[in-house]
Amino acid sequence: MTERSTRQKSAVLEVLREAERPLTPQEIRLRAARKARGVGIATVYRGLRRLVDKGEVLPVELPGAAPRYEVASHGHHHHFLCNECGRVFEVFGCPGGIDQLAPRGFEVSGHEVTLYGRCADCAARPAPRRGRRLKVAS
Amino acid sequence: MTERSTRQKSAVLEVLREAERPLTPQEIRLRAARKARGVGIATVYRGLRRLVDKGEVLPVELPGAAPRYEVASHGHHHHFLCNECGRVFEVFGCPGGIDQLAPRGFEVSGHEVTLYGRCADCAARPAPRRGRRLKVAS
DNA sequence: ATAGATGCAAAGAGTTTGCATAGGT
DNA sequence: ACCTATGCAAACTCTTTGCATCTAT
Repeated sequence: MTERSTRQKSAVLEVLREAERPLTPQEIRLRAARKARGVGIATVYRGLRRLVDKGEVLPVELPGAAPRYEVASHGHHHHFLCNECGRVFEVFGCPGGIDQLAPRGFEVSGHEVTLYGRCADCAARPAPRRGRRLKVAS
Repeated sequence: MTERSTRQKSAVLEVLREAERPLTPQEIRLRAARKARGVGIATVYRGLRRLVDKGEVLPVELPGAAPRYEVASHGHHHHFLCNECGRVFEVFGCPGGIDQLAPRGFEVSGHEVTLYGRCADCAARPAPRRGRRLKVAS
């Protein structure tokens, strides 16, 4: 009846609290496994769903990228996807007037903005070595 | 050696040219099957990839939704995803200054804006009947 | 001791690929 | 006739689910 506290569940939330950027389920499993031995991927997904339902965690769904998760205490913000290393970063600030772009008669309830490019780390590396390229932005 | 013209490939492009909104691969297959009998889903995916490579078609990748495809002649625009009927619409216009939101040191190469809410059709229906709800916007 | 949580493996959904065959050129 | 494109089914990836077992309460 009541929700139980387990080391796996605690580990998942702890990982997200300590994360410096939104993480994928696999990344979460890897980091959680270091805290509590044997955290299965199914448990990560179940834990994430419960945390999202409780509003403690938000899914970060980006165009053309696997969903990531972050704790829900960062206020309204958007995301930057690095085409070179695939990491996602938070972007604070939000251009005004976005919701007014909808055609007349449409009711806007929210919006998502995603920037693409190279993160500071990758941009600092002069020659982006030729190789497999990540998904390219529109 | 040369690319051949087949009725399936023509049907896929024709469907997208006539589409009033971005379509999913399954929607494309359904519509193409009416034009040329027996268009397999694999052929749709292969045709789409070639069209995207040639730049004739653009993938429309939305947060938390399956990718859709549209012909690449509509200029820079964004999209609106109806939470009620699940259809995607084009939104013209683009708020300025979006690219300036990135943290210093980040190189922005593109951006994507997605609006969520109810489309004009669904908003016109007064009582959104209670039932399964589509993915909710952030 | 009871009943919720976990882990594994199987099941699904969406997309890609291998291979024999159909069909442009 | 040659060789690309197709269709089917198998393979893959990501996520969810069934079930026996573990474990917090």
